[in-house]
Amino acid sequence: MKKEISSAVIKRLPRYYRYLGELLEEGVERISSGELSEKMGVTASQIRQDLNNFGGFGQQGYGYNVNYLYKEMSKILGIDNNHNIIIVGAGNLGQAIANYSNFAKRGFIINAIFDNNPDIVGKEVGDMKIMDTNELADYVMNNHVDIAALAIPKVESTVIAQELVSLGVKAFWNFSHIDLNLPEDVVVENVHLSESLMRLSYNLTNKEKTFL
Amino acid sequence: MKKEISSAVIKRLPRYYRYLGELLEEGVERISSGELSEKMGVTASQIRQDLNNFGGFGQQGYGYNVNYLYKEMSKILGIDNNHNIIIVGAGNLGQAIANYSNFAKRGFIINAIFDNNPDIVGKEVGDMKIMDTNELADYVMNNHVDIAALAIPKVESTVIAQELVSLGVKAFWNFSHIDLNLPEDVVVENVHLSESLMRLSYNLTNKEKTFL
DNA sequence: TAGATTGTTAATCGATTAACAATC
DNA sequence: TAGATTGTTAATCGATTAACAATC
Repeated sequence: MKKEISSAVIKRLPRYYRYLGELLEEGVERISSGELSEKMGVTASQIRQDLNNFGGFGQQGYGYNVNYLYKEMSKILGIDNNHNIIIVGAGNLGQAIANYSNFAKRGFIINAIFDNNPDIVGKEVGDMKIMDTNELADYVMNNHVDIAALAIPKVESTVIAQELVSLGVKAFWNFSHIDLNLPEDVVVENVHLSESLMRLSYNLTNKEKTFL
Repeated sequence: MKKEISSAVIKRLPRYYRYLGELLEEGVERISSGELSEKMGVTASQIRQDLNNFGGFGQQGYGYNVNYLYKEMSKILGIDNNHNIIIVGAGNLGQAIANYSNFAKRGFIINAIFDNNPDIVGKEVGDMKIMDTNELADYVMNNHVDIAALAIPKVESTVIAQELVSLGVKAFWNFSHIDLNLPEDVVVENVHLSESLMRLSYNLTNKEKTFL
């Protein structure tokens, strides 16, 4: 049985992936943990420890092959396969997500977007037509949905999330300012923008203490 | 001299604030660390430790006064004063941020939005007209800007951030997929949506291991 | 006063860093 | 082979939890 990977490690993985992607674009073939640590501002020890949770990707005396490590990392992250996403809520944020074409490059395919406002149902967003939220259940039953992005007010998202779980959806990208309380086999990733902004405010307000 | 507050603690503060706000709305007057811990799914010990970094807000035998703690928390977070924000980039994401009226409730006032695309400069977003990015420096010199939100491609954000720093901007809300490398007295809060999505992908792909 | 619950110290647990033998 | 750098164990550091005296 595999030992559990700590969430501290998991949080760092996408950043490794991003740096490896940049190195690849620059045509860098190999990199040592020491060089990468300098670039990323972390310790070489941490990089080696983190990677070795998933296997030995390097070679003594050589370092890591960038292309190989990049590909392995994409497998670890599960982005070597496509993910089908639907968006619930076609307000500004929902539309922004829908239009963000970079996700598709990473295999995140946005297939449908829903809203309960009759004024916008039927409108085009990217290459999709906004569907009515009352078609949501039907859609989920007839199409494979890996991830549901919730870009709706918190009162609605509790109900919608429950419904989607009962229809078999196993992963939520939650932009609502609420902690979804879902069964433990359901995965939730929160993007709480207002909390992010408060952290910024805290750091801005209190930094003087550190620098005086 | 005050002891440094760990970033683990700081990350939790906005969530406390959110729960306290909800309690306040429900009309709850007092709460013990034990009750709150149950609601939030953390230990009571952690709550007391976290709060006591900033002072003794409770009372033995009674618990915490919700209204008082909520207000104190807003001071700690620095949201008892308004913050003036500008947004650079009026694409979907920039417009979504601009239109998100909830921020104003917390004292985050969005004053201006800029873009370098002549097709959209002059258009209305909320109650603002999109300004040309070549007016940005002028604007910052003549108006007080606390926070700049960067909703532009990564190649642009490096340059723009440097410029804004030289004009005195001290805080960035960075939506670009890049690590801004700014002087250490400048505060950066990153919102890396694609990394968030990769973490979701990781957890979705690997959860079976945990639940089998 | 007695009961409840904080504030805070001490104990535990986990994550990060350092060190170095293995090895390419 | 000699030099470099990994993979991994051990040491340190920090964060979380437990415990309890202080006190409302």
